[in-house]
Amino acid sequence: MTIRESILHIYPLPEASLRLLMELLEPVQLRKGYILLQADKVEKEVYFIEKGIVRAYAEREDSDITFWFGQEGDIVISMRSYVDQQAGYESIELLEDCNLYRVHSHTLQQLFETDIAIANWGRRFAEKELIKTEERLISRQFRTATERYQELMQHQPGLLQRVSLGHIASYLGITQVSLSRIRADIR
Amino acid sequence: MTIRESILHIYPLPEASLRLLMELLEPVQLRKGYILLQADKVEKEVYFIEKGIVRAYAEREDSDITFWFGQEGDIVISMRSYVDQQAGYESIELLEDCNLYRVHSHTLQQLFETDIAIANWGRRFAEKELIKTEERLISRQFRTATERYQELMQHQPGLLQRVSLGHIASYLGITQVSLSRIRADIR
DNA sequence: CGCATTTTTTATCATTTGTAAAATGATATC
DNA sequence: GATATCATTTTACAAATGATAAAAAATGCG
Repeated sequence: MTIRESILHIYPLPEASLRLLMELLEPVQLRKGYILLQADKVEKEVYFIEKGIVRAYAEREDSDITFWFGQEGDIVISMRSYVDQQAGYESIELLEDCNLYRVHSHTLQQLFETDIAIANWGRRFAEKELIKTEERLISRQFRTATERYQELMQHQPGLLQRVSLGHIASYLGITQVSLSRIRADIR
Repeated sequence: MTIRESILHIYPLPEASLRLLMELLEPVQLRKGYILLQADKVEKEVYFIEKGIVRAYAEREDSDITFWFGQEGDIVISMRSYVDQQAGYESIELLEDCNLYRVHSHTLQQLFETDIAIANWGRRFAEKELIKTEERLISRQFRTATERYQELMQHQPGLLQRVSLGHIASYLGITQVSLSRIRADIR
């Protein structure tokens, strides 16, 4: 999926608006392990993923939990920085070498205020993420850990190949030991 | 908080846009127990809560889980209907007699396409809800049920007075029995 | 008030999940 | 090939939570 396609996949933009948005994007290549955004900082950049996979995680004392994976076509953002100019709760780590496109959050905000199609594109982006997050919250409660794992295998089989089971376990809301037990039981 | 204030609280609108939006709103009074929106239907209405409290819940076989409470100033919406014209996952039940304002989702969508301030208002609304939902997902994982309950008591003490503990327990992701134990331990 | 209904608490037992530590497996580097 | 490092699985035990049933308390209503 090209960047162009992934932008249009969120919300259809007229050619002029699309061009406005795409002109802002600067390509960046970064290596696996790089920390793209840091929690507790007001992050001013937004990234589009062309190639690679990243995780968003929140830290606490010794452990961290992964609550989002970003892949080709996804947008990486420090939500609280982007919305409220406040330090965010998430850090972003590259789990593979990545080809990204970067845009200053401020520049994007300016487009939102001047181009109505892009404002609606930004609206739709947030709405879609919201639906996905709510569904995960609900799934946590209705389904057992085993069911959630099987669901993930069905819907995102590629993820299992690209991401360590420790991160997957955290994403599913269980420990790695627990996930290992589940995998043994299913077998 | 008036409807006017709660709209502006989400995102500042110029007077003209605010008027456009408010003119669409029709007041409705409904009684406790009324089911405002139904899961598995494409719901065409959006509601603003002026007075009262509601819950969003998802059903499954015998049980249901509450994953959102709406109070004065909040907006009630079937997210998937609103975004994708698809049947939603949530039903909405009034937990008190409510004063609401209703607007057709379609009418609102038209405003989004013609008034850039309102489009950005809609964007900000979704973004704020997204942040709240992500934070809850993270909190589920980091904090024990006891901590989550104490957090809720601190941040939303009013909720405990207005909503049954069964719904609260479900919202916290535990059973009512479990919540009752927690309350006994804290005492 | 008195009865019926709903909500909340208490008790018991089964199950799930977490914690900690060790064992195994995989991969990279010298 | 030996060693170091990291990921995964396994084991044993402890703690948290769920399921169920029943009692107690609170609420609503004629």
